[in-house]
Amino acid sequence: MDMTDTLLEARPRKRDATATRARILAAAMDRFARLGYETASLREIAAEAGVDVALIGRYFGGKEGLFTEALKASIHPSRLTELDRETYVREVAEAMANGPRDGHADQHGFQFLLRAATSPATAPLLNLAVQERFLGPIRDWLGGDDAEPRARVLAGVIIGFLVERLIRGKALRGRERDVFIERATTILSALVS
Amino acid sequence: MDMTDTLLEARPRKRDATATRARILAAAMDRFARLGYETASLREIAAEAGVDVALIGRYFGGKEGLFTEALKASIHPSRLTELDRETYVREVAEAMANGPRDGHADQHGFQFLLRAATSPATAPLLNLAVQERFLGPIRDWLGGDDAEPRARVLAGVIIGFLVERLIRGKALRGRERDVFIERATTILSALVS
DNA sequence: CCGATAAGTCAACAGCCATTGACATACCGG
DNA sequence: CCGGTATGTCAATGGCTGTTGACTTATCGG
Repeated sequence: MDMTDTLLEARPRKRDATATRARILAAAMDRFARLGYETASLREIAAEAGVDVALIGRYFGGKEGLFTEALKASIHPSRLTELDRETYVREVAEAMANGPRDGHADQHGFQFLLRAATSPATAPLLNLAVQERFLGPIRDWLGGDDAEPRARVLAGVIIGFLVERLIRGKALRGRERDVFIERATTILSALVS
Repeated sequence: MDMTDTLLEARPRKRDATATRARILAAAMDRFARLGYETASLREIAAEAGVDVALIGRYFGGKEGLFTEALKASIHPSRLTELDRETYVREVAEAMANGPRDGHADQHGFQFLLRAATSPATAPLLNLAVQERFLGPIRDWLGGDDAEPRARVLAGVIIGFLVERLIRGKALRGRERDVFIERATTILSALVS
């Protein structure tokens, strides 16, 4: 991304607090989402950001502070709920047919959420964020009677597909992909109506 | 469980390889399911088993060996697939409406699976076990054309319901329960036909 | 009953981790 | 241009981790 890094490694970057803070946060969002809270190390994150470890302590207080901030930044109120239901369903179904590594930033947020949910150190931090930025929007988006339990079921199924994809590891192809998408779409359509 | 431990802590246990091996495995299944691969430490597991850490190395080769064995022991082939489809669907739907503590040992095994899936160190180990003991049986049980992708979707949905129940924490009641079961039944019926 | 061997114990190792405090230096307002 | 302060650097610390090897001791067959 930044030519300064790759080409002129030697020359130090210009000093800019907000910029390096952003660098750190970006690196953290990436590593935390892919590796989980415990496996991602501050040293790696700092290295990826091209920054000294100590600065993380300065700007975010510590690992937990960095994580909570990265969490909030990752689960922005879902862009998806701006879509109409049909395209939403289709997008999700296709995303789930892909491999865990490819895809848009949405997946990124979902993975982050999932990883956070299954780590004992971060689970306590999560409940609030999920309610506010995930379950809430879905519920409002669904609307109508019984929005609450319906949102729960939908959220659960989405997470289920997410886990399935995580286990599967690779993208689906050809006929398998088609059948998967078709059936998943059917399910999701039923859930949002 | 074993009175010898609590009452007569001082007196060493009688030497019995297979018994201590089992103790270690049981403790490992518990800690790994609750804490995940990285957070659970061999020292804690050994302590819970009332055993020296070094024995884990002797009996299981190392942490990874212990984990794979605990994984296999946790995911037993699903009993559910012995049922005909109609009762299967109803049973699953009702089980998912209950709280996470009400059910059988399913939950424990599932937590194990979820934790394993979301840890990068163990995800590779998981694919095989899941194929063998979860996806495989479901696929065979479904049969017919496109059994593979259909099994994947079904597995995704089931996992999703499990996650939802896990997050929800408590059993559903009254109208919410009815709505949930009705919708879940519809979805599952569509998936198995 | 004795001794070989399995079972359990202990301590040390090297590696990684997050965190912290003291230090150096670039920057920018006066 | 100068000096104070925000920014970045460095090194050390203490703690925890999984693993290993040498050690002791119980057990049980001959």
